Amino acid sequence: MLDSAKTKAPRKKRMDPDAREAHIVAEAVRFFAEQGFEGKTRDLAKRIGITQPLLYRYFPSKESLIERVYQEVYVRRWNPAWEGLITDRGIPLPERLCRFYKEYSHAVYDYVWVRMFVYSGLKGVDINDRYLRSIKDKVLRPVCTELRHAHGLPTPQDVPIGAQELELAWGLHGSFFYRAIRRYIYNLTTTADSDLSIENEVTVFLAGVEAVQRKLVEAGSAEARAGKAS
Amino acid sequence: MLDSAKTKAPRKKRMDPDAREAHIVAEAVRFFAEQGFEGKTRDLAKRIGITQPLLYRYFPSKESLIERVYQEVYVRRWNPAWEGLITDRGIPLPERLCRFYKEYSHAVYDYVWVRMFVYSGLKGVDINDRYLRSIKDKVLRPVCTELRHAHGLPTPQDVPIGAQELELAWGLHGSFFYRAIRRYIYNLTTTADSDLSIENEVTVFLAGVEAVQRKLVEAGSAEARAGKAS
DNA sequence: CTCTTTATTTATCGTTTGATCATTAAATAT
DNA sequence: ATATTTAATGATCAAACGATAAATAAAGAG
Repeated sequence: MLDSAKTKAPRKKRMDPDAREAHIVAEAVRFFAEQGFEGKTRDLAKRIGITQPLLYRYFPSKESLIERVYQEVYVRRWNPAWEGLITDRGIPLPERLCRFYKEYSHAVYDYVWVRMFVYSGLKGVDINDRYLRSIKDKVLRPVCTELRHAHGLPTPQDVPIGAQELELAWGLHGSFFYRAIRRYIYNLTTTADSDLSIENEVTVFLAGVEAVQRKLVEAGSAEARAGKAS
Repeated sequence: MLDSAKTKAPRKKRMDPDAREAHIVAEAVRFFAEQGFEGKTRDLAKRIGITQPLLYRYFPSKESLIERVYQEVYVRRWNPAWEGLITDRGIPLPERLCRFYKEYSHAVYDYVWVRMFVYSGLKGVDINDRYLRSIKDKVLRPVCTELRHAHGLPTPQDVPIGAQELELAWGLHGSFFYRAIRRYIYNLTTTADSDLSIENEVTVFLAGVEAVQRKLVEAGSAEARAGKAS
């Protein structure tokens, strides 16, 4: 035998602990996004190129590593400027919506982000609840409000935003996010130019939403009057 | 001690094998929809109210049970009549789309179906590929074709359906299916009246899609002519 | 009742998996 | 060089898991 058969074992390289930890986290993020949180620590270690017990020098348990992965993925994924963008009436509404969803797509059309979000949704982790609540409050409700303004309809203070009206905004959001699901969950090839798709979807939405919103708001308005009268 | 402490062990009841098997499958369907396919056979057995080895009398392996669960969920979930519905020009297009998505929602707005579909998407099972391909061929492309006809645009034979044009139909489909995801994956409370939401979404879509489709088809048409000329 | 059949359980095997501990060797200081 | 520190490994444990085999008891036949 050549002595390569004996020298085969790769000599261990010592890494700076901070760098090693960062390396572990970075690989763990991708690993759990692929395999789900049931992924085995041995497989993860093999992929990183270290032995499995070394993971436990840096993280006391698999659970704590997963916790860290969560933070890595979800912290700093929301740009507070977006909230101001949607309500900035100095910019035409179509452009506001296009710009928001294009910029938002840069943060969200991402293999790791989408898969982790869906995985944790299936497992019932509370992260999704909180995140979607803020989508509703910081995006969808403002969108409804801005549509009201653009269509000369009463403000939400006068006529509250109803479930069906909010559902319209969820519809736009769904056509946007479902593209990410097709790409990263179903592994389908989607449009190369997602910016153009967003433009088209926003255009279709804005061209068609006025009549339906007017109908819903007027129904809601009548309901409010009846409520006040009684 | 009361002898209930000793009689506690529930005396075993013999079931008709066919009934038992059906019972196992029925519970397994819900179990794996909740827990994912990594759910433990012992937990499943406890839930059914039998011992774990009994599962192996009815199914040679966990994998074969999962295979059976797949069939149970996906077989007979597609109504071939829907294909004819979308292309039936004797019915106004808005009604066709509304009726299709309402009837389709009866099959698809279902806890087990949605979660299994997403779980197997994440795991990369081929079922999703096949299913979505048939959605594309039997729903989305026909929808594009019918829109062409309604808008007086050339047929797909003359100007093929481009990626962005198909994406419009995916947009409608996404706003439809994303509601199911919110409900069963994210566990959010969605609209009680999904039929009305579908009507609204179809209305918005149809009112807004014409201009965008015309733009896309005319661009595609020019491209086709250039291709023929060269 | 007795005998046969077989649905169901109890006990257990072989692996896998998260986690622990003692050992080894690379980097740094003296 | 020598000693000290500690990153990294190898060996291994205990529990969990899929699966098997033998033991038990419910149902039907004669």
